[in-house]
Amino acid sequence: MSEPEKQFADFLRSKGLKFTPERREILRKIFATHEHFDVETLFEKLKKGGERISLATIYRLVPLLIESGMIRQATRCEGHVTYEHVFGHKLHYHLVCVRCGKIIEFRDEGIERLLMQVCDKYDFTVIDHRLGVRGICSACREE
Amino acid sequence: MSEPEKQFADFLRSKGLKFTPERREILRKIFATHEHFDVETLFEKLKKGGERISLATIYRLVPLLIESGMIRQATRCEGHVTYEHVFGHKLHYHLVCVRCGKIIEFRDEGIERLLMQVCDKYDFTVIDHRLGVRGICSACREE
DNA sequence: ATTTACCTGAGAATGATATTCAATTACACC
DNA sequence: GGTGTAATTGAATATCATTCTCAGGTAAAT
Repeated sequence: MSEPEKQFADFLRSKGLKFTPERREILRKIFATHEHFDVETLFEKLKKGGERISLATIYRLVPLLIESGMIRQATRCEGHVTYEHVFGHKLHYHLVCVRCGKIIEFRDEGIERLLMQVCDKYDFTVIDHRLGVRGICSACREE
Repeated sequence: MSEPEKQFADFLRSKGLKFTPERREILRKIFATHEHFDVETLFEKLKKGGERISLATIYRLVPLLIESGMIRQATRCEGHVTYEHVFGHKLHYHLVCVRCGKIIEFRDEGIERLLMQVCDKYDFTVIDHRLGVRGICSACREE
C-alpha cells in the first residue's frame, strides 16, 4: 500500500470509517499524478479506466480527503473548484496564466516569514494560507 | 455624480452600453459602504430600500463591474462568491476567521516587493494577485 | 446468524448563476 | 421634440455543480 493510501486508511480507521475499494481507486487516481484536479475530470478518468464509481461517491470522498489533510482546495480559477495535493507536496504559491491556464508553482520563504509576522501582530492563529497571482506567462505574452 | 458612478458611466459609454437608473442604484448600494458583498444580500438590501430590481439585473451587472475594474472577487468564503471594491480601495490582503467570518485587511509592502521579484524571475506579467490567510482570530480563540 | 453502522449507485433535489423572451427604455440622429 | 435601433429590463425558465434521499449491499462486532 502506498504512502498516501496508508495515511488515508489510518485517518478513516481513526474515525470509524472504511477504506473501501471505491475509495482506494479514487485515491489512487488522485495521487497517480501531482496535478490539480476537479471532480468532473476525475470522474471521467475513472470511467475511462473502466471503473464504475458514481459521482456521488467522489463528492462524498472529497470532504474526507480535505479533513484528513491529503488535499485542499486550490486557487480557484474560472468557475469550477479544483483541488491539489497536500500530502507529499510542500507549501507553495501559484502564478496562474489567464490565457493558457498554466500554473507555475513557487516557494518564497521571505514571504512566509513576513506573513507570519503580520499574523503575530494581529494575534491571529493561522490554519492555512494561499497566495495566487493572475497574469500572463512569458509564452503567451510572446504571441 | 460620485466618483465611482462617473468612472463606471465612462466605462459603459466606452463600450456602447448604458448607465441606466437600475445600474446606478445597484452601484450606489455597492459603494455606499466599503464592505464586501454578495449578490444575494445586495438584492435583499435593494428590496428593503424599496427598489424593484431583479436578481438577474444584478447578476448581469457584476461581470461589467469586474471588467471595468470597479470590483473584484474577494477571497472566497464558504460556498458563495463575495466581491470587494477595487475603486477607492488600496491593494490589501486578508486574514479570514473561520469561526466568526470576520475579515481583517492588511497591507505589507515587503510581501509585495518579494512577490514582484518572483514574477520578474519567471517573466510573468501580473494582472492581479491575492493573499488570504484562514485561521482563528484572537476573539474566537479566547472562547 | 443477527445486529449495527457504514457504503454504494441512481436519481431526485437544491441552490447559485445564466439565459430566453417579450416588453420597455436610452441615446444618436433627424 | 419625434424616431429608429440596439441595449436593457423583469419574470420565468434553464443549467450546472453539488448535495441529498433512498433502497439495497457489506463488513465487522456481538
